[in-house]
This record gives sequence, C-alpha cells and structure tokens, in this order.
Amino acid sequence: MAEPAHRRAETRQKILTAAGQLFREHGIDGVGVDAVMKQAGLTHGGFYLHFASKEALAAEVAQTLLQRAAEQWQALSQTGDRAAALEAIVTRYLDPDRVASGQCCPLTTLGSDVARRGASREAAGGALRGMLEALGQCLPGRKRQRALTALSTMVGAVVLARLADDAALSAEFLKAAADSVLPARSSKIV
Amino acid sequence: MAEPAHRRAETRQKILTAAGQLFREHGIDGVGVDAVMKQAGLTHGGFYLHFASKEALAAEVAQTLLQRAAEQWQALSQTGDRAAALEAIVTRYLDPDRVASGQCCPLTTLGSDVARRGASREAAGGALRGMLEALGQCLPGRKRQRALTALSTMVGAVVLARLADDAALSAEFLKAAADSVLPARSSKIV
DNA sequence: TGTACATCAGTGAACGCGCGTTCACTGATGTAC
DNA sequence: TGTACATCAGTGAACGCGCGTTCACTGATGTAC
Repeated sequence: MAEPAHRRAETRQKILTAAGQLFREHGIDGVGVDAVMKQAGLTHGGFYLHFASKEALAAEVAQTLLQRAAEQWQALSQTGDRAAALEAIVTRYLDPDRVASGQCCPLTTLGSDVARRGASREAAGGALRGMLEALGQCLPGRKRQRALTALSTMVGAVVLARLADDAALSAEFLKAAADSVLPARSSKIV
Repeated sequence: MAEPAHRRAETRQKILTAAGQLFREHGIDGVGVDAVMKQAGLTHGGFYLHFASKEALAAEVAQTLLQRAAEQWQALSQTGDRAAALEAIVTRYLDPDRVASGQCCPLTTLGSDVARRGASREAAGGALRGMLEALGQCLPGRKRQRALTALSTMVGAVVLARLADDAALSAEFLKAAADSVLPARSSKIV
C-alpha cells in the first residue's frame, strides 16, 4: 500500500520534526532550508511541495511545539493526585538532560524568535494560558498568583541554565527552581 | 578643540549605543550593519573604521550591556539598607515600561543570541555571578538558594511578559514576580 | 500476468535578493611655513 | 593672519557569498488494458 497521500503526509511530518529540532538548537535564523531538508533526509528543492515558505514552516513549528507542550502539562495535571502531578511536571521541565539537549520547552528556546515575529504570537499566548491553567490545578492556595510565579521561575531557570557558561551553575539554577516550586521536596531529598 | 581621537571615540560610542538598542529590539540577526549605522547617523561604509566585523560589534555590545547590568545591581545592593536595595533592584527590573521598551535586561533580550554564539558566553557567566552576588547581599536567610530562585523568577517573568500577547497577562507576570521576590510587599500594596 | 502510460514526490542546477565587506574617493580639520 | 598641504573620518558604489525560492527534469509507484 503506502498510498501516496500517506507518504506525503509522512514526509511533511519528517520536515516538521527536523525543523523543530534544529530551530530550537540554533534559532530560526540560524538554520537554512537546506539544513532542515538534509536533516529530514531530503534535498532542499522539495521543500516547497510541503510548505509555502520558510516563514510558514517556522510559524507551524512554533505553534505545534507550543501547543504540544501545553497539552502535555494539562494531561499530566489531570492524572493522579495534585502533588504527584506537580512533581511530574516540574521534574520533567527542569530535567538537566532535557535542558542541555534542545528538547526543552519551546518557550525558552524559541521565545525571542516568536516574540519578534508577529506570526505565532497568539499560539504563544494560548500555550501560556494552558500551562498556567495546568499549574493552577496542581497548586494549593492562591492558585493564580502561585501559577504565575511558578511558571516564571521555571522558565527563568531554564533560560539561565542554558546561558550559564559552566555546568555547575546550570545545575544550581535548575535545582533551586525545583526546590522553590515543590516546597515539600526540599525535605524529601537532601 | 575636539581632537580627532576624541571624535573617533565618540562615534564609536554612538555605534555601540545604536546597536545596543536595535539588537535588543530585533535580535542580532534581525538588524543589518546599515541599519545600525543609519541609527547612529552615519553611512554603512564607515563601520569598519570602528569594528572588525558585525560579529565583533555584537560581542562587544553583549559584553558591555551585561557588564553594565551587573554593575548597576551591585551598586544598588551596596546603598541603603538591604530591604530598600532589594526593592530598588526588583521594581526597576520588573518595571512594565522598561520591559515593554527594549530597555530591559540584556539577559532576556539577547539571551538566546548569546547562548548560541560562543562569543560572549563568559561575559554572560560573569554577569550572572555578579547579579547573584548582588541579590545575595540583599536577601536574608539561605542567600544562595534565594538568590538563584529570585533571579530565575525575575528573568522568567520578563521573558514571559514580553512573550504574552496581551498587556494584562504581561502585567500579571511582572506583578506576581515582584510580590514573590519581595515578600513584605504583598501586604504593603494591596 | 505483463506492458504502456500517467501521476507526482523528489532532485539538483540556477536565479536573484539581501547583507556583510571592501575600496577609491571626498571634504573637513588641523598643521607648517 | 593667510595659504598650501597632510591626515583621516566618513561616503557611497560595487563586490561576492549565502540563502530562500523556482523550475525543468527524473524515476518510482500505481493504474488501465
């Protein structure tokens, strides 16, 4: 089988995945169409069979990644008890290996690219609202206030960890953020 | 008078200032040498009398802005009592007007540019250490831990405020971060 | 089952624009006499 | 004080590379008979 339409969609997906990886690693301006296609195992000419322009690809990548991130948080926030859900979200988000690879939150890796292009501004807004909602469901007390602070702390920690020039400082940021957002944890661990 | 050497240094400074403004606003890749020179009131040809390349300019801009930011924090942290110093640092950093303009912390506006270019990586590290030190001097208790968290929260709040697609959400992030870093304040204001 | 044809995803050479960089020239400023 | 000359910051046209985009072509896959 492998009907043509199916193969086509598969190739399109391969391009999206390749771009998602490279854009987060080197920024949208730091990656050419040819590099994306090469990573996807294709040659650059075929790109325009799947996307109208590089800018259109960038917008779709940003939107897809942001939406997926928010959905993952919301899924996690609805399983198990609140404390466990929060811990799952936070430890995954602040995992040093994920931060070191380009796999981490698109807010931190594509944030400035998105902020500057009008394109996916509202996708970013939607993702922010989704993530705040998910956090709010896991947090006790003044949910809104705490969710806003927790998200800021986590995003800041990842940004700073990626910026720090030595691994020890990076780890300090991630650990301090986790301890701050998960108050119970500081006694659990040690 | 206006000896030639003096004028030359003045022009160089004008270019640095123009670049600092434009790079923070549109990203390093989003601004051409001609735009920088135009903003400085010159034509693009003269650029290479002052800098070896655009990349060299970018490195110097990043380093200058990062260093200045750290020095300002350190200066503030040594004046007055601790609580006042902390409040001065935090309210200035999270001022909505400064965030909305490109004037805010270079960590948040040039962060990803710096992280990706090897160039000014260690300047960023130095700035981080300086800012943590300044914060630590103003905070009570477990200084290191608190400084790491406070910096993450403030940086994250600014990043998210710039990313949010509506002004109300931006303001929420900034206010929540200020209230979180300045615990006394939540009762003061209301 | 086998052959001829149609479709279309993918190829890779070529185009052209933008931008970083160079360079011959200008013109203002400071110096020598 | 005035004139001729030297210096050099700044000008703007031109160059060339990189990269986004186009297009004529290929070759594999599926269909008709």
